Amino acid sequence: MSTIIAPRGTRDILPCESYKWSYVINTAAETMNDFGFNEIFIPLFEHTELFARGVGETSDIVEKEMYTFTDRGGRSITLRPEATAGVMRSALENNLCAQGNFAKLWSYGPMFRYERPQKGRYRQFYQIDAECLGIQGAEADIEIIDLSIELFKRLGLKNLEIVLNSVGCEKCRPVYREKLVNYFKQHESELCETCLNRLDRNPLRILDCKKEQCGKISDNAPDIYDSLCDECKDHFKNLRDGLERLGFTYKINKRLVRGLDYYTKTAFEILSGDLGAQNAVCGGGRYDNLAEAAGGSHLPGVGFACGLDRVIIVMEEQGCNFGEIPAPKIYVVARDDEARANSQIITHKLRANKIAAVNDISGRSFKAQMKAANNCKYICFVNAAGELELKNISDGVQKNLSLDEIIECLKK
RNA sequence: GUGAAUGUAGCGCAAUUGGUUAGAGCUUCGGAUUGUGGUUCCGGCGGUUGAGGGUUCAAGUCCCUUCAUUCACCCCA
Repeated sequence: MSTIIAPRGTRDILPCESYKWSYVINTAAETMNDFGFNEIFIPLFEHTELFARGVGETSDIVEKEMYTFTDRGGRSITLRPEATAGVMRSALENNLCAQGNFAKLWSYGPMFRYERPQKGRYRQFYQIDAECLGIQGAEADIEIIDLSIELFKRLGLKNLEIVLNSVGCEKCRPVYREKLVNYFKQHESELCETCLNRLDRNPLRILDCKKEQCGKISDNAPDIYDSLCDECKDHFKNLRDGLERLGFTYKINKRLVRGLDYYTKTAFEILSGDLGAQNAVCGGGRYDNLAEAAGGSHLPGVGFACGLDRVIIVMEEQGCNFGEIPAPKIYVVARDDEARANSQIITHKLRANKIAAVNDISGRSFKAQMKAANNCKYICFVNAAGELELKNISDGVQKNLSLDEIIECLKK
C-alpha cells in the first residue's frame, strides 16, 4: 500500500513557514482596519450558478477550471474560484447596502481552480480580498488601489508596477466589441487558433494574446478609448486624476483585459518583476453588472484580490521582514529525572498566568533540554524538591526565586 | 489540456557512466569537553534509490508504464 500524499496543486504550510503567513494576514487586517474595511467570512463553496452567471460562462475559470460536484441533495456545488461573487451574493442576501448604503468589506482564505501548477500557482491558493460595494464614483476605485498599495508598502514589497485600463461598460463595450470583431475579421487568416475561437466568444481577450503575430495585429486594432462613452471616459479621468493626487505613478495598458467577464470600467493589476511568468500579485477592478448577473438589483462595486502565495514568494526573494519567529518565553528545565513531574507543574502554573512556557515532555536529557531552551528568553531550573532558579539567557544572570517572583518578573 | 527537466536518508547532495554490503555533510539522538545551552571532538539512529513492470549474469544507473515535483504554454492571484 502506498502512502497517501497531498493532491496535486495543494501543499502544506508548515510551521517553519506558517508564521510568515500569519504576519502577512495580520498586517493586512491592520491595514484594512485603518482604511475602514470590515472583515467578512463567506462560504468556501457556493451554488455553481453563482459563478457561472457572475464570473461569466465564457471565462476560462468557468469553462475549465472549476471544482464542481453534485452534493447528496443533488445540488450542483462549486468550490469558490474567487471571492468577489460570494461577497456580492452575501451583500445582496443580507441587504448590506440597503437604502443606498455602501459596504467596505475584506476577507481572506483559500480559492480553488483546476489548473496545472507552476511557480506561484496552485490548485488551492490563497487570496486577500477587498471589496467596496454600493459606490458608483471613482473615489471608491481610488481608495481600493490606494489600499492595495499601502498594504504592499507595509509588507515591504519593492519594484511593483501599477497597470491600469478601462474596459468600458454595458453601453460602450458592445460598440467597441463590434469594432474589434470587424477589425479582426479582416485579419482572420493571421490569428492563432485560440484567438479565432475568441473572435466570437470574447474578442477583447485577443488583445491579451501574447503570441507575436496576434500582438502585431492587436497593435493596430481600434483603441478602446475612442469607443468609451462619456460616463466611462469621465470615470477613467477621475480615477487617473485621483491617483496622481495621491502621488502614484502607473502605466496604462490597453491590452489589460481581465479574464473575468464581470469587470466594467476600471481594470488594474499590480505586477512584480520577482515572480516568474505569473507576475501579478494583485488584480482587480470595477464590476457594476455583477449584482444583476447574480440575480440581484443594481449594486456597483470595485475591489481587488491579492495572491498571498505570490506575495510571500516575492517577500522571500526581496528579503522582507516577517516579524519574529514565535517562541515560548521560558523553558522549564528539569534538573534530573526526579524533577520531571515538577517541571510540568511549574509550566502549568506559568501558563495559567499567561506566560508562554514549555518543558520537555519527551524524556530528554538535561543537556538536550538546555539546547532546546536556547531559543527562549529565560530558563527556569526545577529540582526534585521544587526549588526554582531563573536564568536570563541573554546576560547569563541566574538567581533563586519563588514561582510568584518569577511570574512577576516575566510579566513585565 | 500541451511541452521540457527532475525524482537517491528528515534536508541539500555523491556513487569511477551497468559491477560487490548505496556514501559523506547538515539536522536529530546519546556521550566527552565547556560554567548548565549556543564552540570542538567521538558515537548511534536513519534507505524496498517515487511506484510497478521489463532488458541483463548483474540496474540507483538502460527501456516502458504510472505517480509526483519543477519550469514554461494557456490563463490568472
